[in-house]
Amino acid sequence: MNLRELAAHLGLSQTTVSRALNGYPDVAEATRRQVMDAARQFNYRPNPAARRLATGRAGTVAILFPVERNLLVDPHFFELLAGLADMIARTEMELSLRATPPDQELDNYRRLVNAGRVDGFVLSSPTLQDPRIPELAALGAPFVVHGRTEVALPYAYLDIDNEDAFARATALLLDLGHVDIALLNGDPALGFAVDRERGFRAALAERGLAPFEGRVRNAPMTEETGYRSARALLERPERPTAILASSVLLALGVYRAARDLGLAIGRDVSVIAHDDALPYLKAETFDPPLATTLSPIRHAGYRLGEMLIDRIAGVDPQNLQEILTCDLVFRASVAPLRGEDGPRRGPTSAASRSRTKDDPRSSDRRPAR
Amino acid sequence: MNLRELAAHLGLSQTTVSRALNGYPDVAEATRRQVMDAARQFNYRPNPAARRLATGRAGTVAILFPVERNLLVDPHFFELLAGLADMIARTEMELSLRATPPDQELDNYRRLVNAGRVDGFVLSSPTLQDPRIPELAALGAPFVVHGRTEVALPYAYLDIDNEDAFARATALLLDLGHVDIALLNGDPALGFAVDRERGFRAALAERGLAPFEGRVRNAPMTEETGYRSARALLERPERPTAILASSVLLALGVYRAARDLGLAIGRDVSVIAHDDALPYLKAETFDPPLATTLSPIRHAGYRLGEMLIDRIAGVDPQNLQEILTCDLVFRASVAPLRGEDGPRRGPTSAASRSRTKDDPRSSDRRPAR
DNA sequence: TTGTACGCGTTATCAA
DNA sequence: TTGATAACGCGTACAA
Repeated sequence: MNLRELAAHLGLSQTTVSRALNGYPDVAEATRRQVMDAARQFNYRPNPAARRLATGRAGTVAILFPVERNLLVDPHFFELLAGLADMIARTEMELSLRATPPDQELDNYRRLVNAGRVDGFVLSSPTLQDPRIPELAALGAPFVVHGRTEVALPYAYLDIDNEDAFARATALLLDLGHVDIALLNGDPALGFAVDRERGFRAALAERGLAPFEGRVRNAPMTEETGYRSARALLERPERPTAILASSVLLALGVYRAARDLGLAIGRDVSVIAHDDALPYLKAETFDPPLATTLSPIRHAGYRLGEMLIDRIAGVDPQNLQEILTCDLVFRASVAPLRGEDGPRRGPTSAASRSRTKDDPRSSDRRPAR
Repeated sequence: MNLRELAAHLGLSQTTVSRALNGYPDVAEATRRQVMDAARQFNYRPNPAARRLATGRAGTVAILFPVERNLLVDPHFFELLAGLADMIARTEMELSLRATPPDQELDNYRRLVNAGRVDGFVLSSPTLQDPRIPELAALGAPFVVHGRTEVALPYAYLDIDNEDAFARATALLLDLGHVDIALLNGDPALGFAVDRERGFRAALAERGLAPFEGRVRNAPMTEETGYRSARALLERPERPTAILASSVLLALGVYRAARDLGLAIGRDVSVIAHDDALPYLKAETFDPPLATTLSPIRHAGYRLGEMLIDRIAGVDPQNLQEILTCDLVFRASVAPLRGEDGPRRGPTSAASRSRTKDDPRSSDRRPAR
């Protein structure tokens, strides 16, 4: 069923039917009702290709992600994608997923815009001076950013308050008596990593403190790097008593390193991580449960879809800037600093989780390796 | 730059230019060369909307995934998606990602096909009698399946030899003396779970054995369910001495459960898992390193893209059926069954990884809880 | 081997 | 308030 057939059936011209369907003002209310009813009845859907040809709009939003062969694609990216796809599916738009070699990324944006194949983009994981932002702005293409950068342009973004979240997490640890706190952060080229470090340092500075030597580490956010970093930090006698991690995967590595070294999470070293709520790896099922700064990334994807559609509809980017506050979720991976009498250095049995119940195992401690 | 302008520039008709570009035979070689050169020079790209309108082909392949609010989307799905997107990006096609409420999934396939909006689909995670397969076959829409089902239709698929992989893994455990082996499997409605269980049982049957009571467990493949299942299995005195897990995430939960119970992976309980090679969670970095049946799922996504394009081009589905053999990767999570003299039941220190070096810790054993 | 002419289904312009 | 008509850019019978 196409427009011509629908118009013929109604005894109207295509023009009128088209206008009725698209909400133009200059059409009689009675006519509109007729048209709408018939369209619904025949389950009429405008042909997107024809519409695209006629309007020049693509009816498509895209998200590009750089891939190198066998290279890591951040699982957070996909979780964002799930929310975005969910949102876009509720509209008439399509979501086009495009992989690109990293060195051709800007080119691809340009091409897609110039060819009119895409109406708007979602940018994720912006770097501090992300070249995509001025590029797309210059091209006049609508876009929304997941995160913020230092680019001095009025662009639409959705971000979490990373600085505040990590400042609050740090303050919590300080309140519990911790002083030597480490930060396992992501790639320092990424905006969120900078913000988190800033929050971390700010909270320390507020009490006249600063990070100890070598306590801030940047690396890709995988279990493996979390392990390596934590291991390097914790195996020395003058180890930090608390660790902030930028992702739950990093924290997973921290837990493994602690076990390796016979340290009990919570008792010997407190851990707080940022939690993007990956559905298959939950902080609350860690052992012990992992304290987090929480902000579900899938919801961010959903909201970014809404914002992008607004942006495409012409909403001013200044009015599309949102910062979400993270919840700080306290769990057993965090505990007060143990007193001077406690074994500040001596690693203890890894089987410490039962200590709260019936088996303190204070006699179970062994000397460090 | 469009076709008309290009033709005008060359002093040719649009028809000739179009035919030259699209590889029609009836065009002079000299003309073709001219046209090709000019097209390259002006960086001419046919307008996809116009082409779609003229040909009826959409130039788009799609992958649908069911989402319910806050529901788990399998991380393996996304890893497959990464490979698929990578492949499709090398073609002129687009990849459309579509979220759908589970109860409208079939409807969505129908609509997309009937409206001519999609040229082909990749189906992932097929159930045993997957209704999508007969539906799409009836619609005449090209599709390829990641996995196999029991549907009696000649459809294109790419699968791994799950039965063989789990039979070999089981056989390895049997060779090492294990008899009481458990299987932590995925949703039993999914084909791969059935195949794996079949392989598991076959290998046992070959030695006149069968799984012990309650040793086969089905559940979603998350860390949490892996933990629960393993915990239930391992906390009883008559526990299995080896566990097969259908995913690395499940194995992660198994490791946690073992630690909880003071059991050493490898020594007290051997573990093998299937590894789809999620880049951010590597079996080789487990502690101890996790033995696996390995088959990178991203590569499967890539290959499925190639196959789908062939299928759309008209290749017979019978000629698009591939089964990949998994590698069996031996690592320290697997060890021979300990002799009768060993503490078959008594849990031991979790800090067992150093036992191979300088500290056997044979005196370190504690009674079970 | 090349060109003419039309159709794909829609929206936009203009006149009625 | 409605309708005829012309794009949009391409592919393809059919004619030359």
